[in-house]
Amino acid sequence: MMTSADYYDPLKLGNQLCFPLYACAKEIVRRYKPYLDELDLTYTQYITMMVLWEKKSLRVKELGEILYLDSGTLTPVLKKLEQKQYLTRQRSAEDERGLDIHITPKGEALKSKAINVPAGMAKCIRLEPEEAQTLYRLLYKVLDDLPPVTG
Amino acid sequence: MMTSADYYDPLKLGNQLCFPLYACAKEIVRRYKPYLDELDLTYTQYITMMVLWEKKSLRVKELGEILYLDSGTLTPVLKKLEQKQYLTRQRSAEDERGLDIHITPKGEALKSKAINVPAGMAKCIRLEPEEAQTLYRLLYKVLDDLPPVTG
DNA sequence: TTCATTTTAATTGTGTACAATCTATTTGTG
DNA sequence: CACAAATAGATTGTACACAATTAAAATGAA
Repeated sequence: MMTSADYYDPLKLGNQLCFPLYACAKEIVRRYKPYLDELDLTYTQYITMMVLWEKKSLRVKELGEILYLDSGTLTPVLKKLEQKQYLTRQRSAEDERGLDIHITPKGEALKSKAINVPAGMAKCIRLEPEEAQTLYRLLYKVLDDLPPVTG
Repeated sequence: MMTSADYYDPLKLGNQLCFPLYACAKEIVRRYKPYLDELDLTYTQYITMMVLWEKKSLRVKELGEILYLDSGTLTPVLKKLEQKQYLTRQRSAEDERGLDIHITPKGEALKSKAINVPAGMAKCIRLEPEEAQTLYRLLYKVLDDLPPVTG
């Protein structure tokens, strides 16, 4: 028997866009683990280091805007990376509210060990180059057009 | 100055496919919160209920395969939903290892309250219908072709 | 200048998410 | 049958992720 609700039910997992997004992100991040284990980094620590490899130095606030993370998440991650001596944390001189994150030489050196991670991971996403390109473009379109959190 | 590393650096956040996937999933789920707060459900509880609205009854193992979650995550979620009386948990009669999850009438009734969630959320993903269609297809392609976790 | 407002991180509490381990049960092989 | 191997959930420990709150510092309007 088929009721009208079965015909097109928006509350079916298979009819949602959010679920494959959620599952896909989670499963891809999970497949990073063996590569990141070699560097003794978690995924969150890894993307933090990627920003630092590029920027060398920035405030927690700016890092949070780039990674879509708040201080509640970043503070412990940054303390961990400070312990590993990949970065330094110090209050900004011109604005004592801000905290300056600075990459260290040891943090810079880590990049050469991470150089093979992206290629290893790329094999997990089995798409044609133009499909990957399209996926990339659509994800950034969604991300860039996101409405504010409440309202 | 532009060094060869800047030309195409795979270790730049902007050159990775995983990061927008991760950020996008996270931000979309975050925007579910106001809608799910009205139902007093978390996102994980919500997708669990979606499976139950469709299947009525299944084992924890099968639920985990559908949601890409293991018992470490599901056990506390299912206990919470049991507390709320949306489902029952009982050992399978024919195989005492298995745990049968069953939706309750109260769980069924919740569906009518959730009916407006997907439409509210759809407004968060600002894509043309055919773009959303493409994104959906590509995400499932990645998900279906995922290599095993180790190896 | 003064004091309310805003901004920036840190802290607290809840809820995933997952690897590793443990326990009970079932299955498969001799 | 007997026992090793496999299976299903639960438990443990670590690490996010985020809302809400707190505390310190900077800003701005009267």
